[in-house]
Amino acid sequence: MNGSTPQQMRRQFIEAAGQMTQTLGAGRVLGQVFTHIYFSRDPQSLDDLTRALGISKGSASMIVRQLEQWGALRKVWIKGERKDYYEALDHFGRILRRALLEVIGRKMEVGDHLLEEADARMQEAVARSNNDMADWSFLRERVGKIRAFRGRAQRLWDSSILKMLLK
Amino acid sequence: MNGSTPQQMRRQFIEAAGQMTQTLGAGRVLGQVFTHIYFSRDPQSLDDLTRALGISKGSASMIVRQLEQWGALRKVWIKGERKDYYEALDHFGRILRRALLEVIGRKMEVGDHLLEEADARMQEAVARSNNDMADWSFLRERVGKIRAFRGRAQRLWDSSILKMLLK
DNA sequence: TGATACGTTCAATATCAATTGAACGTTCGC
DNA sequence: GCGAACGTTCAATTGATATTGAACGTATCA
Repeated sequence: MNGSTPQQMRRQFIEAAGQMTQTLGAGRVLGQVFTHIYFSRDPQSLDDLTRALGISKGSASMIVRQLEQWGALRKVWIKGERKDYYEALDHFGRILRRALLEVIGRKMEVGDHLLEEADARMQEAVARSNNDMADWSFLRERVGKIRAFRGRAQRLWDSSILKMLLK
Repeated sequence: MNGSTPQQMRRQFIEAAGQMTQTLGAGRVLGQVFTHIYFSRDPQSLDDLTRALGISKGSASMIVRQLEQWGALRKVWIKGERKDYYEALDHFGRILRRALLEVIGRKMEVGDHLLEEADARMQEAVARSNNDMADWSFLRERVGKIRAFRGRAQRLWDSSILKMLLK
């Protein structure tokens, strides 16, 4: 049977995590690297990663940096060793939070800016009271609903509940 | 200046939404189609979509079905018309919820199953009390932390707070 | 009934992002 | 100072998946 030794089970987790992050659009090696380190008792070097996962050194380097920025990995110094070693942290809530903030936060900025600008321009247009009035007011109502939703989502994101429940 | 007519502003929103869903990994036309319909006063047909957005009929058909399943669009019958027409709904919270459930929910099932299975197998192993004990207990502790987090995340997802705040 | 207008499907293709690996700069030991 | 061991970068490549469009089934109308 497969999975009947710790090593085999680790392999399965790594494989599953890789597929997960893959289909989630985060890249396969992201999940693989974190999971490998998370299920390793000793800190791991880039070399360990390339060997264990069959990935390139460049890939390992980039992914490790990203995971470190999200607070998912921590660099560990081992005396007498020139290599960098990494170990995994387990405050998943904080990690997820930072990752989401970077991945989707950045990508909403353009839209946010557009919403603000649109609002200003619509007020202008309404004040001018020229043609297109029906179109402008329709736009305005729709934009208003989006902004309201944005506001609620933002408040939820900032709320302490998330922070508490996700540890 | 651009954006000085309702039409131009709509274009901007459609463009921005397209980029957003694109970089978020949901495909460009998803955002384009929903935004186009959301900012249209009249229900739109597949033909309208292909013309307004320059996308293929097949693309329009598939995307519209997906959006409809998520509750983002509703089919509207117009008497004397053979085409299907769609209008946008604005309960964004519900839409987002369903979309996330389908997109990420499915993709976590494999991992979930693996976690359950792992737990069972580890208990087995511990009961057998054979070799690898240190490895097994390490694995067990790490898996335990993941499962605990999964539990908290699940409870948060099911909580009423999300539903209330996201309307 | 035949002809037309639709919506759907899915294999082929185009597009985009993940991954590689060679080249480079730096640090460390000798 | 020299060579080896590392980590990093980025242009080229690969791989995944979004998108197309031709073929098809079905409903509608004359």
